[in-house]
Amino acid sequence: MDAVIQAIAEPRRRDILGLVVEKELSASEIASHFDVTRPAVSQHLSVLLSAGLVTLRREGTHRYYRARPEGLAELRDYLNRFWKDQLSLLKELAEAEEQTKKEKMDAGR
Amino acid sequence: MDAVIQAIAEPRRRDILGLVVEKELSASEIASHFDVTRPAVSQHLSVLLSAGLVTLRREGTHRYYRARPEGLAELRDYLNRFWKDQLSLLKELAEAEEQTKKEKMDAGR
DNA sequence: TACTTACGTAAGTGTCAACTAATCAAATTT
DNA sequence: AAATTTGATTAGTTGACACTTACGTAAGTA
Repeated sequence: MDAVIQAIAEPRRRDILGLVVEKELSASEIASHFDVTRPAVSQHLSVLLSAGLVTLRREGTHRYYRARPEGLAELRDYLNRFWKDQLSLLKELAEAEEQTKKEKMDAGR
Repeated sequence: MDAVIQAIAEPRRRDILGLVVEKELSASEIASHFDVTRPAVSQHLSVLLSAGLVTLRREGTHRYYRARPEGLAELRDYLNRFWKDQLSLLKELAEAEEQTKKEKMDAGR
């Protein structure tokens, strides 16, 4: 999971992900969209691949990459859980605090 | 927004966030939970602060930090939009592909 | 079998960032 | 006011990583 977060932390990899969502593309095709060399894209793709965010399909000398929805979903679920815990906890704390304030006010009467 | 993603990409900062959700803590108190020096924590806190993920409350010589739910919510919403676009697009493409296959099969009859 | 195409991998470089030790700043206490 | 406490900030180091150039490799082509 840490690998997934690390992978999407890099802006260029998010851009690449955005490209291969629409259609599967080869490394060269992806590279042509950016101002970087092909090897740089290859390296990003291997990061995305090992993070489970893209899939690879070989066809002759070509290698087509495509976004893997399950990978994105896993990350989304992880973060949603993270946030749910934190946000609900914050909410409870805020309410408890509010209650304490009221009690103090009552006591001061 | 990029600053927010960058901020939570670092594991230690996620840990710190987890701590200051439960209750507001000073830099020293946070540092005592980890095997790093106070300055290191201070630096992480300034990153979290400028990303809008924590708030600061000064009280005498103390400075208390606390998770800022709005910051987390913003990030969650951003990513949810990102995913919604990508996942729904992927779904549509998958369905369209499925349809194409069927048509081919029908044509072959 | 040589040649080309489409890639990945290796090696090297520059930059960024996480960290520590040392210093500086502001509020509190004596 | 001097000393203490609580932190942030600075300088410097180290490691990670995004990138390029050069090379290796596997699948088609002449």
